[in-house]
This record gives sequence, structure tokens and C-alpha cells, in this order.
Amino acid sequence: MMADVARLAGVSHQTVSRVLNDHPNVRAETRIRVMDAIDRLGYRRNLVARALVTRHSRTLGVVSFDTTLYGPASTVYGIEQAARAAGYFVSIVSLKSIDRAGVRDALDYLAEQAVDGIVVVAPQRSAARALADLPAGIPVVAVEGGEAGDVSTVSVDQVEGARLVTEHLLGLGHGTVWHVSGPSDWLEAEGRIQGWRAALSDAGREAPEVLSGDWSPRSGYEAGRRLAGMEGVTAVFVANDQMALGVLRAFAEEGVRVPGRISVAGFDDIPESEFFSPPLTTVRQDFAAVGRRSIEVLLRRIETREQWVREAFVVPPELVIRASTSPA
Amino acid sequence: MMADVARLAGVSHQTVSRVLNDHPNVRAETRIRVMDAIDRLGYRRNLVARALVTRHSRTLGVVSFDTTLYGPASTVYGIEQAARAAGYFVSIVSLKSIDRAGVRDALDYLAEQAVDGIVVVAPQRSAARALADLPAGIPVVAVEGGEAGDVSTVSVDQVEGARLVTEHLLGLGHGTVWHVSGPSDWLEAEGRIQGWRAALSDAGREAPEVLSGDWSPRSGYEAGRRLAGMEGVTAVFVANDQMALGVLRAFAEEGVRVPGRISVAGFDDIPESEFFSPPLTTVRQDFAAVGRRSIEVLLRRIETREQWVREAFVVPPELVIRASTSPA
DNA sequence: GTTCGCGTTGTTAGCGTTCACATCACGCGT
DNA sequence: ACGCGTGATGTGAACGCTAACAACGCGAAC
Repeated sequence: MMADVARLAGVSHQTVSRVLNDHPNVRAETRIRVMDAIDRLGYRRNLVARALVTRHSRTLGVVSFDTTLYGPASTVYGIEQAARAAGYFVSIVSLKSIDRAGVRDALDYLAEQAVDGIVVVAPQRSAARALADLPAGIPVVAVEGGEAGDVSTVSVDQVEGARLVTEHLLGLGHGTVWHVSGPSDWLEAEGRIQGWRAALSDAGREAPEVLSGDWSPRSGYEAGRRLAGMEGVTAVFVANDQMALGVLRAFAEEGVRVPGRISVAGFDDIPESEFFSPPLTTVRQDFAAVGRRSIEVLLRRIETREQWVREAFVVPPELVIRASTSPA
Repeated sequence: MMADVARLAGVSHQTVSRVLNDHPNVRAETRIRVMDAIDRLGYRRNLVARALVTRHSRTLGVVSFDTTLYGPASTVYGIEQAARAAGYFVSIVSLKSIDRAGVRDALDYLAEQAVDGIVVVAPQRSAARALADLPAGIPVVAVEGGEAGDVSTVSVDQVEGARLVTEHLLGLGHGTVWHVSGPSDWLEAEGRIQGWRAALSDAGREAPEVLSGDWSPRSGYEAGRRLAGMEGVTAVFVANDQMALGVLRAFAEEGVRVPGRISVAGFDDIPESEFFSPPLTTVRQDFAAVGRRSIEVLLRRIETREQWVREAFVVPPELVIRASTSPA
């Protein structure tokens, strides 16, 4: 412990502390002597004791949902990188299902651990609602979350992304665009539906019935079977790339040529999309940027005790055009 | 803090502590009074102070590489679930590149935070080597790691998995099986090559030249182009599903029918594989089991101060046969 | 009726840091 | 020669909890 180092260096424990914290008022020679003692003893400061007195753990909590999926995994990755770069640890709680109680528990759990702040990746309405009753006093930022509660949010502009693909398809001359959506509880699913609807109505087209899936390739496959059997479908916007893969599979089985007979577009731009058959037109989300941004926002709140203003940061999506879409 | 609760409940702080720690010798009535005071005040104990005196943080560290990939992400997810179920927090460090220095830094970083134990997801030889010089005194378990250092390991039996696919292909009557491998620094890549070689040589066949990739769909695509141009290739075992997707894409472009002319098999069974065109024969790895098992091993080491024996746990892989492989 | 044991509760002393303040040496202005 | 400011260092307390032990009351056993 610190006292040992102090003894070996012939100084007081406080001086050792000063060296460790880069306090200016330490003579260069003393500093060297202390440093020397530190690595002679292989001393490593005890951050727990430090956290006790400073009341800062330099740990951030992250609550996320199924970090097995590409989106959340990438976001969490971005968060972790940014946090570590800023000298913070990241403690993760990954929920199986996001319901209000689950989120509450996770937040409590993290609060107990005395994290300095929390990032909640809350893509579901139910999760967003749980943010209404937060443990008091801990800064929180929501990623991909809704407007619930008194919390700043960072997210990719889903509406805009959906609008981009839909307009792309309409621009190719398709009379209308069908949509396979995500589960209705998800804010992202909702945003994509909104953008799709908006683009259609701006073009004076009527929105066809929405087919809905659960993000999984299988649900896309099932939607694809239905679409293949329908008349006059020439363009489909699928709410994520995994489901789009399922759609493509169903079309392949049914002998529906893509993009020959039906154009298909996805959302996310997972690494695989470029190699689907055919390569998938999709919307790229910069998850890393979202992660970075959320940490920025959170740290600003933590480090400056500034007057709190609720903000909503939006990261722009990017349309990636590949071979799965073509003129009508 | 605890004193407030004690005052409100009319007991000493120590009794509050006892209630919080489920100490047996507290009168039922007292316990109730204390509990009552606790949630009347919204009191939450300070785990930092607790950790300082108990010298256990109930936090585990996880060092992983690119948690964006399906395998690591799933493993980390399994680890987190298991750890939380056991009442431990999980602090994650996700490395961009795994070199010895990077792993060392991560371990140091976690050691400073006073984690009770560390799981290193160390699928690369260089990472495994870094385990040789660990911060002393902290229990460590390596996942997918090699035999380096004095560390227990938990992993899926790569050799066996590769053997299973290769035998499956040979059993279908293919004269030999080509292989697209992962990067040579990866232990998993090596294990898969080994199993493939073993199966071939057991069947008295010669192993063709290995094409090597970097796990990415693109590298699989490039290998696929090469294979498509070669004579007499009828079966290919690709070291992961993402690269297999690339291979399938290349074959589709070159007009090589799968499995008509060439059978293709992968490794991992990512959720997408079932919906590739054609659905991919592959080897399923139970990442969740690996995660759970590694926590079991680690906690046993932490909680019982038993004599330390190095162990290597192996989780069996499972062959999943789909439409991408057929008789020669 | 005294003693013993046991269940329950209280008291005190740290855990290893940092913070606030005290101290000391030294140089400078007057 | 004196006081005073300033930079370098030391001292004691505090952070909020648990461990160890002490103390107390009460029923059983002699």
C-alpha cells in the first residue's frame, strides 16, 4: 500500500498520493524517488479506496438489450472504446428482455455499484418508459431511446434513413414500396415505418399494408413467402438486414428474381450485407459514432455540473446502394 | 448512509449491516424494522465502502477482442449473464487488436480496479502468450485460449468440429475437401485446420493447399473466386460462416452451383446461416455454454481458495447439416 | 440461585486513499 | 533584520462500510 511506498521513498504517504495524481507541487527529484519506489515495489494504487473518498468510481454503467445482435453489440463496443479513452471503466448489464422492471433492476444494480453515469441502450418503448423513474442523482443518457423521462438521447435518425431508401426505390420508378417492419414495441421499427410512410405520402402514393417481423431472418423469410405470393409487388423495404436476408431466401425459393422482379432493400448495413445474393441495398448506421457521442454527452454531464438541459443528438444515416434494387 | 437507517430503526449501524448481509442472528422483528427504515429512506448500500473492507469488489473483468463479431459477442453475453446470476458485476475491456502489450495493459487496468477475477477471451496466439505474465494473485481463466501460462481454459473443441464437417463431406463421396482458413495467428483457425487435416489423413486423402482468409466475408469472396477457377474442386470447408457467405457469393457470380457442383460448409452457425442461399451446412458452437462454464471455473477458483490445478474444459461442437452440401 | 451458553445487539478499530490544514524552509521587499 | 508570501511536505481526519470482540439478557442445567 501507499505507506510502504512512502517509507521506501522516505516521504509521507501524502506525497506519494500527490505524485500519483500529478499534483504540481512536488519537487522533480522527489517525484522521481517516489516513482522509483512505486515500481520497485510493483505498487498499484487501490482505486476502491480512492473511489470511497473521492466519491467517483470512474466507472460507467451500460444497460443494453441482447448484445448478441449486431446493432447493440456495435454500439456497446463504441461506448466502451470511448469510455476507456476517457479513462473510465465500463460495467455492462445485458438484459434478456427489456421490460420496465428489468431496466429498473439493472439501473438499481448499477446505482448500488456507485457508477458515475449510465448509458441505457433503450430501443424499446417499454425500456424508454422505465427511464421515467430513475435512481436520482446519477447522470443518464439514452441511446436509441425515445423522449421519455428527463434524459438526453443520442440516436441514428431512423425516420430519415427509411425515407432515404423509400425515396431511392420510388426514384427507380416503382409504383409503391412494401414494408416488412420490426416489432411494434421498438422505437426503431416505428421510426422506420414513419419515414417510409412519409416518403410515400410525399410522393402521393398510398402505403400498402405493413408486414411485421421480429428482426430475425426467419420472420423475414415468412414475410418473403407472403410477398412472393402477392400480385404487383415490385419493391420491398425491409426494416433490417437480417430479415432482408430471410426475404431474399424466400424469394430465391419461390423463383422470384431480385432485383429483376422485386427490388429489396434493408437497414443497418451489417458486414454480411455486401455479400448477400444479390448484394443488399441498405442504410448504414454509424453505431460507433453513436457510442462515442453518447459518452461525450454523458461525460459532459458528469464532469461539468452544469445546468442540465435535455438534448437529443441525431446521427445521420447513409444510403448504401448495391445490386438488390433496380429500376421497375 | 447506514447511520441514518440505524437511527431511524433505533438500532446500531452494525445491525443494519447484518440485515443487509443476511446474517442469521438478527431477530425477525428487528429485521423488519430495519428493512422498513431502509426503504423509507430509499437507502442503498455503498458497495465501494464494502469492497474496501472486504477486499472483494464482486466485479469480474472481461478482456475480449472485437466484440462486434458474433462469436466474441455471444461469448461475452454468456459470461455476463452467468456472472450476474452469481451476483457479480462485469467490467469489460474490448481490444481493437490483440497483441501482447494490449492484453497486458488491459489486465493491469483491471487489476487496478481490484476485480476479483478475469476472463480473457484470447483466441489469438499472441493474446494467449500475454497470459504468461499475469498480474499476480488474480484468478484468471482463458476462453478459447491456448495452453500458454498457468491458466485454466474453456473452449469449444475446434479440432473435433472441423473433423465432423470434413468427415461429413467425405462421407458424401467427395474425393477430397478444400479449406479456407482463418488468419494463422488465431488458435481457432489452427484447430480447424488440424481437424480438417486429421479427417483427411484418416481417410487416406491428401490435404490440398490451404487458402487463407481473415474471417471477413470479403476474404471469403476472394477465396471463392480462386476456387471457382480451379479444376476438380467439389467440396470446400470454410473456417467460418461469414467467409462462407463470401464464398457462396463468389460462386453465385461465377455460375458455380452449390451444392450441385461444389458443396460448401462453414463453422459457427450464426443466425443468418440458415437463410443463406443455399442454407449453410455448418458447425454450431455453443458460445453461451462456454461463457457459463468459464464463469463457473473462475468463481470456483475465487470462492474456494483450493489448491490450484490447471484444467482445460472442452465444449463439444455440433454438426448442422443443411442444403449447401450434397453427394458428390 | 448461581453458572453457563447462546442468541442478539452494540462498540471500536480499521480498510487505503484523499482532503483540509498545519508546518517548515527559503527568498524577497522594506 | 524583520515579516510575509510561496512552494514543498507532513499530519490528522474522514469516506461508509465490515470484522472482531464485548456486553447483555434470558432460559437451561446443576
